[in-house]
Amino acid sequence: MEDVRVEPLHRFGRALSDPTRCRILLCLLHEPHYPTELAEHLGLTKANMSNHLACLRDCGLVTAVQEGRRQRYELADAQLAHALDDLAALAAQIGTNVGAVEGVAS
Amino acid sequence: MEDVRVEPLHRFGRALSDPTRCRILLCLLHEPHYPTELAEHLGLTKANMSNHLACLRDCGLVTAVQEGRRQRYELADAQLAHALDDLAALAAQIGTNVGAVEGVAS
DNA sequence: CCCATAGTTCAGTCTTGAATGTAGTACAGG
DNA sequence: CCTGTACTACATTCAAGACTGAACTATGGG
Repeated sequence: MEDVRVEPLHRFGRALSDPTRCRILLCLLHEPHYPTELAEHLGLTKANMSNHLACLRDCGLVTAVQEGRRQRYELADAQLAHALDDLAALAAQIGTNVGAVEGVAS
Repeated sequence: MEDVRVEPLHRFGRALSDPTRCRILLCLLHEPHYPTELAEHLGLTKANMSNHLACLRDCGLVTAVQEGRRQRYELADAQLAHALDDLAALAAQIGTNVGAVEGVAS
């Protein structure tokens, strides 16, 4: 009945719909990180970070790997790094157009 | 100070963070459409559709073209169609993993 | 000019979800 | 076993935004 692509796309969108989660993803783009580390780096409480990471896990964008008593978070898929990179580039490009519509003249 | 990619990525995410907007985008993926047409097809009120389209315009993903007394909506960028297609495919693939976490054995 | 159609804007309601503080679980060291 | 550390889960608060109905603007036709 409904396009099967809606649900996955929406899941993806939910992950990116919060600037904090975007920041987290961009951090994880380069290399895995630990929650505490991320929380300090982005200036969030651990609880808040945990919620966001849970959301990202839920959306399937990141996975948690047990490592002793620590929890290493990394992107769930290798293609994801490229996809996010491309997406950010495209979004930025479109953004310039959006921002430029008004008063570029001056 | 902050990664410049956060804002564009977040803007993109906001557009995809609502299932209704995902549906709209998927409709526009193939060809341009008119608000009333879209509203009927997706079972929404015109007001609601207008709001979502405004949001998508705001995020820079679609553009409106005046056409007599009608308003034709289409994707803002040709690359967007491919990007959304790829994204949906990747998200779906990840989704299967997510859903399959339990019984991977087969 | 008057009416119908196409679409947007606005005010109000209701839902979602982001942030916070407080437990609770798990593990490592003394 | 007890304590400290790392993280998660829960409950609450609060703001953002999704939806609705009604009014408004603009255009085309009789």
